[in-house]
Amino acid sequence: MSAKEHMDVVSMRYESGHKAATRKRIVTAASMHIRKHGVKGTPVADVMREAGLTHGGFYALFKSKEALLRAALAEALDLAYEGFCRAAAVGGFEAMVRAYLANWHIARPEHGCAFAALMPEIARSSLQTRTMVAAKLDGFVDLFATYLPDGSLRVRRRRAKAIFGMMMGTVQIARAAPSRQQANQTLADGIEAAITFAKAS
Amino acid sequence: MSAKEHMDVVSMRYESGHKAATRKRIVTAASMHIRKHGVKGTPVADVMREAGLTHGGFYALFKSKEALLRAALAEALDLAYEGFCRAAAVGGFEAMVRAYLANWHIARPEHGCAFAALMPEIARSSLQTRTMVAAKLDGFVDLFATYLPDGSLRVRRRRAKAIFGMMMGTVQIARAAPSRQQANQTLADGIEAAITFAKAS
DNA sequence: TGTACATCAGTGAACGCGCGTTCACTGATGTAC
DNA sequence: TGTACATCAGTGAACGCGCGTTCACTGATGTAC
Repeated sequence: MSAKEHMDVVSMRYESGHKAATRKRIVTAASMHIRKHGVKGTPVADVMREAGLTHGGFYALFKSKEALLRAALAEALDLAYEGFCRAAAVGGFEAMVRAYLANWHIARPEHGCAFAALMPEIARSSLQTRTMVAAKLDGFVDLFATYLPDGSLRVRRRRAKAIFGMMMGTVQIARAAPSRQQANQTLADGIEAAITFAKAS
Repeated sequence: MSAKEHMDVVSMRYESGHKAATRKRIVTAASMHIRKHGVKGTPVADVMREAGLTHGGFYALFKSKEALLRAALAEALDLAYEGFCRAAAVGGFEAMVRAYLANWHIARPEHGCAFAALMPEIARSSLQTRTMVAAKLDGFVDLFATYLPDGSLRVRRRRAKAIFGMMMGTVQIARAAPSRQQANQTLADGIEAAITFAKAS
């Protein structure tokens, strides 16, 4: 046992993994905050308060605000992907569409898709961030493509990307609607269009 | 002639409309800045500098930054609508699609569609702003619906909204792509999908 | 067992800077006579 | 014509606050003996 390992084990004053757990709590708070208020609308102090801490401790856990935001974006995208997988497992393509173009998704962006909440801000961010995001988006598209009828995988992926773009855009439009009723109509039209488009071509 | 009108005419030291022209220059600079950097990424001082002025004079022309941003958003949306109309006049539906899902649109957001650049931020803004935006969006959708084949106006408007949502989403996705090549592929797929979807259903 | 000491996650005050907003001033353009 | 004065678009310094980041400190938890 090296001197360092000895220290790690013997003089650990908190359960192992405590620091990692705190870090994760902060990342989760940030991932919700950016989806609700945007990346530019997310101060470190707000996130720390929502994680039950004060802002002073932040830099003991993260190199910078940037680092937190990258981790938060990645977590948000992973959660959205898992949600899609669950919906797909239960009811296939149509269930994914209905889960995405749903009222709760409009009303609670902090629990929703980070693409729908943040894509224009992502487009303005660093190549590093955009590369990470592109990989996650490919995951979404591949999942979608699995459920499209006929055509090569290549062709299905292209159609899947367009349909996902429509769903994302439709969620944004519904969120911007000045009334609940108009938002719901927009969602309903989007569901119908997505299902039609999936069969077409 | 009232005393006020007398003043207006006699003691005017600058050509009439000078103030309105300066105001418009600022609004135009702001409309480009918000599309390029986002509403939250737009400081008053930057806009004034880009309009060839210093920031001190701002509040002689605008009640608040908010007021400028609303005017800038409205101008940006009007310009985008005019662009659509021009494309439609020249080449109908397909020309609109190709003009929107074009490389210049990805590369120069400051001259592009404010919906594609700002929809998530719009969704987070006041009811007043969202009501104004909804009216402009209806204009877009009506124009689109004109060019869709068969179906009642009502049905065509619904499809038009979904297709516009797809185009907007696709522009955002293309802008976020980590390489020019991937962006172009996304655009090409979007064009094909939009044209296919317009014929379908 | 009890007392002194070590560790370290988290605290809260402080620093510096950006930015929205205000305001006293300038200087270019005109009028008064 | 020239000289004094008025107007007002635009200037630039300043104020106050929010926010990213730093840092000396606290206090809870453990060890040493």
